[in-house]
Amino acid sequence: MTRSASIPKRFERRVPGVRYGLLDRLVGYHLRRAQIAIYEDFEAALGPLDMTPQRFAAMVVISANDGIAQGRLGRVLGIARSGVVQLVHGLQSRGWVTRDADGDDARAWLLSVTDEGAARLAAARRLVSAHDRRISQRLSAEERRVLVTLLERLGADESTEGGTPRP
Amino acid sequence: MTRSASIPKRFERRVPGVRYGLLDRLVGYHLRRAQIAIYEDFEAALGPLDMTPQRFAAMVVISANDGIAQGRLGRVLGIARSGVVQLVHGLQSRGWVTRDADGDDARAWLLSVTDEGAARLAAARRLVSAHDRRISQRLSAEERRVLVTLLERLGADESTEGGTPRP
DNA sequence: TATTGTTATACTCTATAACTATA
DNA sequence: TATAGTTATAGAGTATAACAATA
Repeated sequence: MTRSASIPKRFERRVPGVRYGLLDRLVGYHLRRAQIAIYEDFEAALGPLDMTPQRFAAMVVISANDGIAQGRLGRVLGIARSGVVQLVHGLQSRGWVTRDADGDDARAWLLSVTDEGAARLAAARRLVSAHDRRISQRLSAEERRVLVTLLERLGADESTEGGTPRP
Repeated sequence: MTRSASIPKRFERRVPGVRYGLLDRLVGYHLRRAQIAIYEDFEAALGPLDMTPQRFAAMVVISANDGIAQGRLGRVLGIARSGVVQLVHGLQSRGWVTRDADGDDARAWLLSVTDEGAARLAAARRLVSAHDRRISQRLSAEERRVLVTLLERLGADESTEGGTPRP
């Protein structure tokens, strides 16, 4: 499928004649550039399903961990409790998940994917898998493996983290 | 510097007992995880300077391309014109950049970094460089080079892009 | 007609703080 | 006291659409 030539991508990897200075020497900025390009493709492919990266990740995790509590989901996704409320509310209002009371802990809500949510997720999985192959198509299987390994090693070490320690 | 043990990081790379399903096999999701971890460290280190990744990137580009127009800056950063207005307004209200009329094109505004902005940027550069070393400290110089090369190759090809072509 | 920038508006994502109910 | 979730509020960051001025 060829994209219509009249719809230019918003993000140009490099704008001719512009000096990028320090940005070119930062691992973090190369990561950001790649992410913008990837997000653009995800959006184009999954938008019609009303699916964002965030919602997709949540649906996969709920689906693979039936009855997971909201707090746990938030820790997995790296977002605050209040953010989970909004996110889950969005999934619920789309009819993709249900929240059921936990018999053991009356404070908690257990999340499950509905039949409709499962169908939507199945369609999304196919598109996301195709999307992921598309964005990494210029990498060999071995290079893909190396990339994932290196990405997993990124991040500040526990012992040296944070430029400014908090109180 | 050790982070206070009582302040847990919000994002855990892996939550024990949780199944990540398809997410573990997606290059895009590994990228996202790495980015969350990196953003966390950036925020901790640069927050005191009132600097976000976005503002930092803009300041570096304006500084390295004195007199760049807003539209061009937007193309470099990959954001819409209306977003540039907000971003630049924020930089201006902090006294970090000025907007001057373009003698050749009365529609355009040319951006420049003020002395105060240059000083702030110099301080930020040092912290960002340290931050970037910190997040990639578990990579050798060679691995870092490989990572950047692979990241640059990520993204959909022009000819095959987009799951759903737009009208 | 096309481009530059602005404004209005809205949605997503995220946060903190104060709150309720429960453990 | 601590935890699970909610609500209220806020601030980035991003988008689209309609607009004015200029090219």
